[in-house]
Amino acid sequence: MYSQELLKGTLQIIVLSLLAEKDRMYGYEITQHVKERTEGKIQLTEGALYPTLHKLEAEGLLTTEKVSIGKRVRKYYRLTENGNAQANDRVEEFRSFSETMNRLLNPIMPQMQWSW
Amino acid sequence: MYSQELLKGTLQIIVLSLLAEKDRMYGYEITQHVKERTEGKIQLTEGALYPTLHKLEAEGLLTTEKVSIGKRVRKYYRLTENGNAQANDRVEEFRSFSETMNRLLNPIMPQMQWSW
DNA sequence: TCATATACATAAGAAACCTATGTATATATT
DNA sequence: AATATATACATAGGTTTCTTATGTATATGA
Repeated sequence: MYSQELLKGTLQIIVLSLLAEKDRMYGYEITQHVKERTEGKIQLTEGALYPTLHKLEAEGLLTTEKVSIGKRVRKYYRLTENGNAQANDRVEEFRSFSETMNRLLNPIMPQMQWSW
Repeated sequence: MYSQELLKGTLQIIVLSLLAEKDRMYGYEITQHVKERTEGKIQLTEGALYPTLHKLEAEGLLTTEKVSIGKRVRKYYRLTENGNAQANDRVEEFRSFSETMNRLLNPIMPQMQWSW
């Protein structure tokens, strides 16, 4: 697990990015997905995730649809058009930021590169 | 300039990393250094930097020495032994974190690699 | 039956930041 | 000589974003 400070500011990006990839997801699914894909290195807390989802919805980046699973109601989130645009922008910003940081943190080292 | 949220949690790392590289630095020097080396993409605010320096000193990661420049007093910061160890750990942690994030944000893309 | 997993939500508090403000000296420009 | 800008420190008030704790409820596995 990474120190919590590093996570700050990345939660919205993670949500937007996952939804850009997978048509629709619900909150709990997002936490599990992130946990699995990062081998437990990043674990979202519900206390942080749900308010974030509500906020992104309020900002018009996400829409919701409720689906009944037995007696339980699951709340699916989906990107709006605006949300999709934001997803791309934010992911790109994070990439640029992490490159800049890595250069700053050790200029002696070779630069990070994408091996396309 | 990157959105402020991204910067959160990276300020301490930046300070520790720069001091691991350059024997001693003073606050204002750090702001200028970061600005130049990131081409203005990261600009530390004094309201964030000075309290952070004080905190790191209080935690025993930094020591200070005051140097008179004319009538002005400049406050130089230097890593303690503990501070040096922390610097390495935190920089490594950030590298690992940014790699994990970049993988998470787009698993279709090739992995980021260091070209040693 | 009892623990764990699934699934949502909110409230209280902490941490880290930004903006604004204050003080003071040094240098460059007009 | 006056004024603006750069250098150099510092703190207070407010905001954002997170963690921890708590609450509710259904489903499943041992």
